[in-house]
Amino acid sequence: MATMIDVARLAGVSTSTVSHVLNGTRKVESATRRRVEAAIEQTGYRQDTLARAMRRSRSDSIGLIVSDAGEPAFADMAHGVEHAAAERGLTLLLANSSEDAEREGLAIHALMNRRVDGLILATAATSLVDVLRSLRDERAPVVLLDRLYHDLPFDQVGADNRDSMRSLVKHIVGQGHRQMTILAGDTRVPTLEERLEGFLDGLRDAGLAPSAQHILTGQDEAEIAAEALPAVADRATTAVICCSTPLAAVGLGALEQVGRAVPGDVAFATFDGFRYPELFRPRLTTVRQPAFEMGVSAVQLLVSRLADPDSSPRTVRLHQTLELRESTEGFAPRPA
Amino acid sequence: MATMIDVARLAGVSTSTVSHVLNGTRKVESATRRRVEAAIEQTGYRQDTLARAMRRSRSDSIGLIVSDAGEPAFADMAHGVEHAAAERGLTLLLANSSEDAEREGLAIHALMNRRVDGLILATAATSLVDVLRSLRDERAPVVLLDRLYHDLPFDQVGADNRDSMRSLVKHIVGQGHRQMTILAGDTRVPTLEERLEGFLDGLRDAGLAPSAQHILTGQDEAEIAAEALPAVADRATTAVICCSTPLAAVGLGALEQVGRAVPGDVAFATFDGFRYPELFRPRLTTVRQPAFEMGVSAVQLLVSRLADPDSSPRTVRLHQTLELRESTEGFAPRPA
DNA sequence: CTGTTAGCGCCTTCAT
DNA sequence: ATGAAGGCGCTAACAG
Repeated sequence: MATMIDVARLAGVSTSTVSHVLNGTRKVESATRRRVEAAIEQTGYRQDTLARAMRRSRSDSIGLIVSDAGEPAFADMAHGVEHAAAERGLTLLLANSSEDAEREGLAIHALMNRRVDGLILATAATSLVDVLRSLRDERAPVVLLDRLYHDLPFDQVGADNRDSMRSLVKHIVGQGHRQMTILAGDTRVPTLEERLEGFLDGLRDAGLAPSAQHILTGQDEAEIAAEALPAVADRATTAVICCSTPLAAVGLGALEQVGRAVPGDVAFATFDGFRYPELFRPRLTTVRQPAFEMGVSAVQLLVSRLADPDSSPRTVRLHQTLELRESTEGFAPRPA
Repeated sequence: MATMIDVARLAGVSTSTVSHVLNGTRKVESATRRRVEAAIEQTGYRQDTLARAMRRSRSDSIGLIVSDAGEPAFADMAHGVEHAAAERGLTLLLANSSEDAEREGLAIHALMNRRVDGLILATAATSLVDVLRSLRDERAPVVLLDRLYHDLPFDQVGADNRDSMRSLVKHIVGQGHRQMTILAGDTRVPTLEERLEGFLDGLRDAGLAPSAQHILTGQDEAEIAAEALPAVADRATTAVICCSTPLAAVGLGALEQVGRAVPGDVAFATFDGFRYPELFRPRLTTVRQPAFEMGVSAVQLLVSRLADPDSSPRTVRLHQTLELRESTEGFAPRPA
């Protein structure tokens, strides 16, 4: 591997000139510049990012940690982050936490130790709060993505989960439904907790009692799947809401098993949705996160924090769109 | 940020002792070790991965580049790579090429410059051959994943695409089908080319003429979607095969549009499949890659090459399983 | 068993 | 407009 010294020698200049040519960081006569460029070409020299990062103690790279980059919503966020990062000449280091606090901690350290300039973090479900707190003390700025913690002093970007769910409930109630089953999932995940809150808001708006609804929470998906069977089999339930894509899979599976059709027997709505949603029959009413934009926004927050480390943390909530489709249409429950 | 010098000073030892305690790289008396460990604890010292990598000129990290980590097959491969890497104490840097040769080149350089010990690469569709060739000259070992180039001297791991497709065709022909439509896609992608070859093998086995089949190839998905309409509308076509998940979406969409039902009117089979396959009706016959294992295998190849840089390159083909489901069952085309 | 020392490749202040 | 030189934080000879 050629080094700057080789280039300098070949061009008959000092390494500092080479450096300045490389970085455009001070004026160098065009004749010498050309000699240097020729030498670079000839030696096949490439900057050593590591040495550069070490010397400057910044790396022009950022880290992104998500629980599962294969999940559609996260995949889109990752694309957004990549896009925005590339636009600014930042390289992206991506790590999966697999929804596991320990692996998340490892990933955080691995990236921090690699001197990323900043970190975008969609925390794992059980993210240890002290891990987050310890992050606060690091030099690298952190942006929380999707999973937001109000009480932590970070920049954050997420969706308006609570409001969206409230609108969704309004829509469903407007169709005449009075008893629903909601697969709310692991409410330690802030996103899911917000959605559940929105559901309760919606009930309140409509004057419905939470106790009359099947509200399924829990950390274990298998458990929820088990509880879902009697819940959706309950003939009083005329609508099913699922708060994430994996939960939608559980919900649809349960409906299938108990032999109730969507939307003939029950209405169905979900958050986030599937890849290739056009292939689903019936088409599913979905609250869709602006996932790509969330990723872009996270990079923006990160970059402005880099520029101004001491401004107070900002939280950005992006609007989700309620996409109404067949699965909640054309169904009128018998009046109770 | 505390440095080794701080730790050494506090423990009353030299930095080299600290280093050796940290890395277990030579014997140090347990009394001093304890002092050092206490000092580390007290200062909150953490190794600087960059400086370490620079000095050792290796980083205990590997890079993975895929075209789209959100695509189910790649997501699983990435998990496999992560898993196997973590097991060996390697950290993983992941980059997406978005199926774009230029971004792929950037990603390769970014990772190489970060001194990854090796690179696992699922090339972009249009991967520039000279980029690959230039890789050969680098110091870092490269393993090609999923998209294989026989004529390049790299370790490679992929699936037995050709044989699997051949078996699939045999199965379909065995059901009585004589005329098929195949969405083969961008045959510049080696994986897709292999699948098309396997299709032709299967035709040969069955004594069927390629000219009697609708074989749809091309780089532009929209174009294939357009061509698919008349092809699947052709009443002679009694079976549709799709060579990737995105193509399956196209194929199913086309069938929907022309109003032919699966498997009532036509049989349907795909490669790779969807997330949550249990939600599809009918259930789809699928050739499934052992994607996770492919990822694991790639890391194994990489690690053995690290250990023995001069052994000759190996190619590993993993067996795909043909998962037969309703979409190709219970259908008997009218004899021609 | 432990310390001293010379860089890894680069950027950047200080001279000139 | 260009050079010289120090040092980022760490490891690995080489000494003792």
